[in-house]
Amino acid sequence: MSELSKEYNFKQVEEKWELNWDSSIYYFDWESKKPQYIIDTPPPYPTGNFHIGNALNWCYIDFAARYKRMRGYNVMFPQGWDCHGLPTEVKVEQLNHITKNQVPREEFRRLCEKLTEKAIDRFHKSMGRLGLSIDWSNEYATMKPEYYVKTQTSFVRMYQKGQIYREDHPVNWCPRCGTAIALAEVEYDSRTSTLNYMHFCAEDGEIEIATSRPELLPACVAVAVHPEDQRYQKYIGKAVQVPIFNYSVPVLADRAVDSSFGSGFVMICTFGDKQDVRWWMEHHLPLRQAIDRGGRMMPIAGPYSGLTVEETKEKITRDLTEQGIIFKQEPLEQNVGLCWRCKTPIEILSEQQWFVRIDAPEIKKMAEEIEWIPPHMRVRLENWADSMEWDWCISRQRIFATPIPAWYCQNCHEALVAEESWLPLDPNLTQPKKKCKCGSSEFIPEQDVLDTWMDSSISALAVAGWPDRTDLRMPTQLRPQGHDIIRTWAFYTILRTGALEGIRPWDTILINGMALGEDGHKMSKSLNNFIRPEEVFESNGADALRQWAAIGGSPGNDIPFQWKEITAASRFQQKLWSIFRFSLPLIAPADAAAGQVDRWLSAELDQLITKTTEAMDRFQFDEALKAIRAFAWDVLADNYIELVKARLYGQDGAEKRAAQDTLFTALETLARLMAPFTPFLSEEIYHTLTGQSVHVQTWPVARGQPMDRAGLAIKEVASTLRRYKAEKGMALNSPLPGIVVYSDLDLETTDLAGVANSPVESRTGKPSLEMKPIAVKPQMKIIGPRFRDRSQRIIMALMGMDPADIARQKESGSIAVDLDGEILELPPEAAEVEIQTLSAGEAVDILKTKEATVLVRR
RNA sequence: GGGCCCGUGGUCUAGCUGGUUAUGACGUCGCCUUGACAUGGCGGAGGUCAUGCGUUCGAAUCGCGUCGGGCCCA
Repeated sequence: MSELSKEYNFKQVEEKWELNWDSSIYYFDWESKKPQYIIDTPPPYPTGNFHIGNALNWCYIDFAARYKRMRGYNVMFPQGWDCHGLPTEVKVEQLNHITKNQVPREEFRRLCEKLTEKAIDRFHKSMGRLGLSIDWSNEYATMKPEYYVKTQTSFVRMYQKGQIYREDHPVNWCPRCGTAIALAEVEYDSRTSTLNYMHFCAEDGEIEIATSRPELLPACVAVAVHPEDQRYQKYIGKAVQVPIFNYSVPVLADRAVDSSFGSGFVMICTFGDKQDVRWWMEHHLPLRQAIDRGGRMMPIAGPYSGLTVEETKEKITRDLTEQGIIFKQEPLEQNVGLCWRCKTPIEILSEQQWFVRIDAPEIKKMAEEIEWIPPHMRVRLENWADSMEWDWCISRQRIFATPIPAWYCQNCHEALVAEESWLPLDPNLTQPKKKCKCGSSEFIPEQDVLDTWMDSSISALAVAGWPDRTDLRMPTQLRPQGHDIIRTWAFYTILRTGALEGIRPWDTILINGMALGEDGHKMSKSLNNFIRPEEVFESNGADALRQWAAIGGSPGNDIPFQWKEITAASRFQQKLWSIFRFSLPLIAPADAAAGQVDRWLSAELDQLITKTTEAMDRFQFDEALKAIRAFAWDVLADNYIELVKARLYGQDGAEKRAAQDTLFTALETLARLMAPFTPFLSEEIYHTLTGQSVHVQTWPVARGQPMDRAGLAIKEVASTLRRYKAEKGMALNSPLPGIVVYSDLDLETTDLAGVANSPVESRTGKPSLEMKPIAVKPQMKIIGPRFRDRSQRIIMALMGMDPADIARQKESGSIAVDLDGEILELPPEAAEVEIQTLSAGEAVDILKTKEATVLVRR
């Protein structure tokens, strides 16, 4: 009757469903009356391939999306693409053997778009194969005008509100990329450099300055000491001469100077590091810019003008040493700021740039309104907010990005920011539709573009219908993302949503860990621990990979990729398939009175539903899937099915139909519970059973079946008998001469007789055997809270008493304990008594379970 | 240097609003060809829960310190 293959053919099943599924069932319904559940999916950067880390992240999202959908929410699981960025520009240059300045801006942009579209296609393929329930009706790409008009609108609105401004300000600058970068784009690496000690001439004598950057000598605007440094009191407020360049600078006192570092004298330049910027602002020092945008020395550097920073460092060090100005050198361990894209040491330059104002307290306040999973991740955001030293620089000197909709008047140099109705636009292709305040209509377009995070930090707003919909669906419900981008994406999104709409972007943020390689290190090609999702699709299938994502660890922790978890997942799928294959010809929904064992299974199923639901609500996917596996394997397969086989194979009748119905319900429910985790296998099972798709079904609800103690007792007797046979070296189906089960629960015998393949007699009461109490087990949970510091002595006393005596006292309702003359009354549950049952000369073996005593004839 | 996280049988991992036999997976050993499944069944071995001190009647779980690892930042 059954046409099912013996082995679960994951490939055939998964490819079939991927092809046949109607993806419109995942569309968000803007008109729906159901409660909304909008997910602010991270728009990935479409370059390279969809990797295991993406897979982990997207599995979490899909588990949540599918679960919420089944729970009756109107779910939006959108997919965006964060297209803009330098890596694509670099790739385009490499592939076409050009540099971006050799072709017109528009042409270069088109090449980038084409490359990005190809990458998006690759991602589509992997995501489809992974079985993600993405709502493709809500797809967006930040490089398209439909999206970047939103970015530009957000820019204009924030500018009008004074939250964006343009200013001459120190910025982190990558000389190689030729662009400003944000604080978040700076990474640090420890390097060994040289600390140079040099003489500066003062009015009365010489002072010693220690610096690791002698090439910044022409940018020196002051020197500083600690106000309490006894050595140098007399110099404070005086002037000293900068060697070679021969101009004088003041000696300042500042508590931030570390007297123990170098000579205790520090040179302040514009700008060597962030501390220089702080001093420069605090003491209102002049600006002496010595390094240009390309990392070369400017005319102010005199003889070194035109040289690179490195060349200058070398040459000036030699010159200073020859002139005896540098008199000592020592190695110095220091951390250098690098461009996170190209690892070039960054410089701090003063530039006219656009900035977004950062209101750290406001961001922290909003972060508190959001539920963080796990909660401690919020601290990372707060620490980051507290460490912001200047505003967010959003100008980038690139091409493939959202254009800044602004021009500068040729006459009065005033900036003119576009009006909202003009958008989208590229100022390089469009002229303003009005004149400058000064009356001029001659404009120079802004060539700088926006930081990519300006695009992606409005993702929550964009998917919620901003700015066009009158019914803006904010806040969204869920932001899933990795902990590595809390300081960027999460931070900026909270900032921008707050600035634009005064609201938190999401109700909940679910932080996932990184996917690690099998060796426990971050997955990377260079470490050779790199696994592509496609490898797993081929070898074990998407459902297996999804199970790994769910069960590899609890959300928030880093999850190592483990082939053994993939194997375990496949085995579970095979097990379930075997259960299904066995059941299919034997089951059917029916209305028949359930037996004890059926009721027990129903109660177990109820408990599973409750537990899984509760775990899913907390995003504890590992707990949920573990519970499902344990039920399917241990409860259903190893116990229930074994118990009811006799009925299923037997004569038609109420008993048989009850088992058929119970098994049907169990399978149907399991398929629904597993649908978020293993959408393919669940669909195959559910669809075969009912002819419908599991993915439009509701989440199971517990039916309120109380635990059937008799059924549970039967299951325990059955597994005890199984163990008994195994220990005797008997085959599990070999018959025993006779079994008598004693229990107060009046146990049914059909299933036991079937599973044991032996005659079974059920009796109430206790067998006439010797029952000997042999040990006392004090129950700490009862004793501890009640007797506190006397617990230890009570335990000792209980252990010292006769178990038989305690058993008798338990019967009478309380246990009296003698504590050195003081008599304490304990409740009967304060101690358990272990009973050994002896067969008084009879030819039987005795097996004890919690609720029954089993006599097996030998 | 700071913040956050982690350290659990051979490997990975759960538990961590304190309650005494510590979860699961993989591996390992022994037995079992039972009519869904040998990708199975039964059973076993294997852990001072990094470490020290403390709080407590009681600590894997709470506090402090130490050692080791990771992430983020300076």
